Amino acid sequence: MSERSANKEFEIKSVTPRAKDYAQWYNDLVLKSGLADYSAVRGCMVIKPYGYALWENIQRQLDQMFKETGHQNAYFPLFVPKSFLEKEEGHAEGFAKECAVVTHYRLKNDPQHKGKLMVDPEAKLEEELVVRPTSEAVIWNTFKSWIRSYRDLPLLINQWANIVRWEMRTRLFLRTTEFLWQEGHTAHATREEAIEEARRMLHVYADFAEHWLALPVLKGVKTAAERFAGAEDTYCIEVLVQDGKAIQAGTSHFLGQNFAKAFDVTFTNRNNQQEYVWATSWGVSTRLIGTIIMAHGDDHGLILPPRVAPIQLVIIPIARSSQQLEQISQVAHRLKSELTAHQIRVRVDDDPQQKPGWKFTEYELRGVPLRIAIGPRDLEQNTVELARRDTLTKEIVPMEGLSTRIQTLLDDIHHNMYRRVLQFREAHTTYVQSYDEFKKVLTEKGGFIVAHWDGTTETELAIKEETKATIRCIPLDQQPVPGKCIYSGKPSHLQAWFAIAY
RNA sequence: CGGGGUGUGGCGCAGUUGGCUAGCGCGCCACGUUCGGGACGUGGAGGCCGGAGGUUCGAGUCCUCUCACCCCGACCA
Repeated sequence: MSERSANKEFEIKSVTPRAKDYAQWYNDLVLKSGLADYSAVRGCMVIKPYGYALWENIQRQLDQMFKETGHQNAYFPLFVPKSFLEKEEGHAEGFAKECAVVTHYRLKNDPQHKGKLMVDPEAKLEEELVVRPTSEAVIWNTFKSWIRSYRDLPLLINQWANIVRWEMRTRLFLRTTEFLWQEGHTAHATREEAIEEARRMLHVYADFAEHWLALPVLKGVKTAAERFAGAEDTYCIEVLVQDGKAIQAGTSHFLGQNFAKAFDVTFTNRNNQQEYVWATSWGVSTRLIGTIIMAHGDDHGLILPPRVAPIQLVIIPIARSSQQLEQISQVAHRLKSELTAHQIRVRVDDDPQQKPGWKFTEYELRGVPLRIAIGPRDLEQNTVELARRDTLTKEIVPMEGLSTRIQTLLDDIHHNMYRRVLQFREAHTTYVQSYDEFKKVLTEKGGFIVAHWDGTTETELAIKEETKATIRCIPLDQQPVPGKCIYSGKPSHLQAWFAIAY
């Protein structure tokens, strides 16, 4: 290879390898695959059509699952009066530091600088409005007027919305100042029913992650230190990604009666007595996209889970002449209609401007699960070249029966991706008996570290302080095992799952 | 908020101790040849060098101030 083409190769295939710089690899994938871009506003991103199509697929399926579990969509205001946010103490304290605040409602021409605008000091709001960092406050203020009797319960509401949290440090999809999410808010007559709801939705998230995103998740409950501000219990799904860090991909909270009390939401029970209602809230966000990228991607680019991939199959014609291209394109489009009829999302890329090789690399970068190439040889033999993104393998297959083969293959890819992430997690989950071992595994291997913990926040924070690792959760299905806390040596029956977290 | 970077056509960069008309690669436009793993030729278009002020005969380059973004850490989904 000449020096020139070697340089060219370096420039074009410029996804930074994971081993070299994982953070840069992640950014390269987001930007170069066309999922999203930085915006003119610090910490805020532009979700590009390809990324938004992915989000829409996630949204569509989750929305269906929420409806199947009896929830209805509604929409609440972006602005939260400051006094509402103050009502639940823990909640207020937890979110205070990261709120954007609206203080004025008007601009005017700046008399000092022609053509410039300034905040009109006469248009100051009586009460500041907080841009929602989450909607418990507005929603519970509303629920107060919706709930009178036990007959109004359970109240099962979801909203799809954007929210703003003024984080110090942001990362595309993983932590942006503004992000898109869904937040479920429910009210129940009994404690048991609310807990059941919080757990049910956690399982909905876990099922969704596994069956649609090919992500094995760890389901568990958060410790007091990691709990949502205002919750009695926070459940979570955690995913271990390729750099050995854990990422919280979804949460579900049992809120007890905290919000009912703060907003005075009571109902008349069957015995004609007034009671406070019991609450839950639960959410997943565009962070799921970041999780998909980090869990599945490789040094060639994204690998999108087939069931949510905006394009499941790309067809690339290969032709020597424009007549031939036309001929092959016809075959490609005919194949596309056939596959589309089977609910497969197909794109034919017959753009004559780009050569096939360019397209191959491009769709690999964009993580399209399957690729078909059709060339003159295929035309003669009635075959296609079928390549899969997850394994980077390809084979020549007959045109006959392609739709069945592809449906099967998309399922195979899904399962293979799931298995890979699960195997990675299993290979990076270490049970330790001592704090020395804990520290050694953390620095040398990473991943989940399972260890006995005495259940105190002091121990948890001390470990965090010394190692940066936090307790991601106590798994829900864990059997109590007697042991000793690795840090304090006190008796412990709990094994906590630790990791460095995103 | 601390530490480190970077700002020069759409993208990635070069531009020396100040000096002529600011370059290169990719991309873009036109035409032609190509097409089974990021093709090539020819001809084009595209820049108040992040901003303001200063030094100078002369500033992308030197000085002062400023703004923005990125990365690393502290806070967090």
